[in-house]
Amino acid sequence: MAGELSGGDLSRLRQLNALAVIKALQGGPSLTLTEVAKRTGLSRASTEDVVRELLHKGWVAEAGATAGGVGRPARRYRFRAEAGRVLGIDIGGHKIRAVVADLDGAVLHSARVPVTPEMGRVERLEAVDRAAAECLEGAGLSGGDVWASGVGTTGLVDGAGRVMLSEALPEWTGVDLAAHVRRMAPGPVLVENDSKLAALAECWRGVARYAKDMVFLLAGLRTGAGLVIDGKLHRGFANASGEIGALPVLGWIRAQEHLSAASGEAGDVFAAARAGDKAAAAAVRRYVKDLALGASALVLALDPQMVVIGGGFSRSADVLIEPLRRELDRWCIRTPEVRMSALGGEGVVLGAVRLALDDVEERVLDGRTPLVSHL
Amino acid sequence: MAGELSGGDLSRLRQLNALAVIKALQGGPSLTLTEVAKRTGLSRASTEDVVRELLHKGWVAEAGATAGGVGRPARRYRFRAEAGRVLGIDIGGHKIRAVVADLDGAVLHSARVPVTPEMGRVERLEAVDRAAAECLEGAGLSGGDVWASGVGTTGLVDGAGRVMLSEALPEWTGVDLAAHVRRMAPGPVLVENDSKLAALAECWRGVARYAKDMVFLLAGLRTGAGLVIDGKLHRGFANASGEIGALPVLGWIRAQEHLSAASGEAGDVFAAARAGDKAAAAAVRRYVKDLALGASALVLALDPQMVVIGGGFSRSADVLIEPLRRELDRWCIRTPEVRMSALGGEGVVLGAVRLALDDVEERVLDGRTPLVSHL
DNA sequence: AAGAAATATCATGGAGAGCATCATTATTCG
DNA sequence: CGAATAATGATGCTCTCCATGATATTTCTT
Repeated sequence: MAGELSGGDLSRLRQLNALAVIKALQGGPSLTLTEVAKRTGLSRASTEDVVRELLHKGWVAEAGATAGGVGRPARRYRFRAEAGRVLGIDIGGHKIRAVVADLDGAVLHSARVPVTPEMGRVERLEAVDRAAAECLEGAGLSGGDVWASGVGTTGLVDGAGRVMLSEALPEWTGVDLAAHVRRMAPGPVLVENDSKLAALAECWRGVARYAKDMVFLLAGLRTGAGLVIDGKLHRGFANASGEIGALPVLGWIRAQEHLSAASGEAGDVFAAARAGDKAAAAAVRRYVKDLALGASALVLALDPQMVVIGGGFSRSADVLIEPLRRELDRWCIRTPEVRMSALGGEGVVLGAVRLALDDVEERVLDGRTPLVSHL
Repeated sequence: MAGELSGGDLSRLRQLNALAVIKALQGGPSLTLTEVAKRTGLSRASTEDVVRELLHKGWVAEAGATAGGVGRPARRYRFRAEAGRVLGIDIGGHKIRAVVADLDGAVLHSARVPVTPEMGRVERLEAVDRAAAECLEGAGLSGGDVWASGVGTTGLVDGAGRVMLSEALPEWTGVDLAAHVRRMAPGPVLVENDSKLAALAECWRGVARYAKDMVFLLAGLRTGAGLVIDGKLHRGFANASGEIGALPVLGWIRAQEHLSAASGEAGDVFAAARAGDKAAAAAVRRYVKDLALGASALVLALDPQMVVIGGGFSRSADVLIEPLRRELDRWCIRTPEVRMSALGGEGVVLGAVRLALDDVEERVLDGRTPLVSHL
């Protein structure tokens, strides 16, 4: 009804300041009150007030004092990352990966269940359940302890967590993943396309940590993209952003074929090219040309600060990155920094964790906090 | 030093609420205190307090009471759009257009000076001066009265307001537009590429008013694009977003040639096609095919809610829009709504006004308000 | 025309949040 | 052991918002 024009109550101010304190404490080492005050811009007195409240509510804990230094030693406080847990799941063609993480995003336990692309829907969902269950058990949790879950999957995902279209896994189209995962972990479940999550992960923990605008390229058996714009994951109106591969002239459809034509297994081609095999080198060259065409379209459209290459082929950085840079140079007005992902196979699942954490943080900010004094 | 984690002082809360009140009043008709209170979510008492302060500072004025209705008639308040002025300038190849607008963005006076693409740098800058001067004079203002200026120009613009590269106007490359305009209007000067500004205008006053993600296509003698993502103009890392035309396979480079090959003047081709000329119709078809290729790349990359066509050719909507829709359908996963701009030649200059107003609003929000009681 | 009803404005007091200031406390240094 | 240093705790002030009730101004009803 009222368009929520911001502003509001005094308690809102306290919420904002409490969140600022949490942000100051999160991730980093334990801090003294004076340090927190300096970082948040609050006065020392107010900081003390806020921290006391957060302490009471269980968001913050006292950490051991550090010796040394003159004067009365300060109490140190840290974010209680262990106050809550989130679940991250990556559903791929060949493996299901699940992790439990704390509120800092530190992985507490992880599980991995191999699957095959040919598996049917039911079988695959069972594998998801197994991975998640193993992971929760390993961390000593039940589903109810999970504050939010993030799920990454191939294919287009709608806003409600249903898979709308998956080319790689035909049986997968139409699965209501959110509903399925919610049966195990009753909290909010956020489902997202895997390329998008990998992009998110790179901006959080990967090589794009300080980039506000970034294009992530999934280079592997499938080719895809994820976009981070202005520090936020860009989904698009129907969650179909980054699907530049659908345009034939941009080459992503045929890109992978160059490699499989040269050899049975894609990975082998890179090895052969590295070893000096002429035919393999030519195949890689053709692959990179096609990959770069679509990438250039994205770069020209968005002018990002950085392009990050992930996916299975990112292991072959040595034969990929330089040719790719050259090809981008050929088409782009300003060639952005090109870097290889260092997250390996963990990118998607980390992005899923980040997605879940974003949801938690948003709810904290709105005051709809699930936490009521855990002490 | 401190990373500004938000939150802060009590006065900040007041600022937020004052801004909410201003937003509630802006644009719309005059409101009573109770109505403002309802819209902002504040209590009536606080609203009264805030409005009194804004009244004193000159942001708000009392409007005539409306008769009718039972009970004591309420005082009505309105946003004092006349409290400040902004200047908007559109520097095109064939015309310079300048407008003075109030804080609501209502155009108070406008001026138009014809130029030619062949004109040299000095001559063109003189024309800019003339347009701006005429406009200011017509509105009875001096440059010092202008709170901020927005300038739109062809070519790439750097962050400081210098033209970095203009293909259409070779002499234009390297001009420091911000510095030049500042000599006349000493306030902040924001310079931006014209396609981007046209996009901004469409989201503000045009057909994309309710779209958060939008792609604007400049279809005319030049072909270009402007992107609005998440309600904000997307500039890119080096202000070079939307330059998808640089990729030859996407056809924007050759798009216009189909038309000029068919006839001397581009406008005539559309007329001829409309009249049933086979050759002209074929030329238009080829043009639309090329235009749609680049547009599809943008749509697939971003998945916007809407595509808006502007520029000179948008007058020929009847022969353009349906074929374009069909072509987009051919390539896109989800074809967005396609609409023609209704702003005509005013798009860029309106976008320039919006740019200036954004700057003003940002400064208001930060409390660095230039206004100190104008009563 | 007088009272009732409706609606707006004005005034008072209270609660929450933040801040400045100063006394107190716990350390280390000399 | 005293001086210097730095954190903590307590007090009182101001600012902002809000609830409540008194007062003012208008229309409607009888």
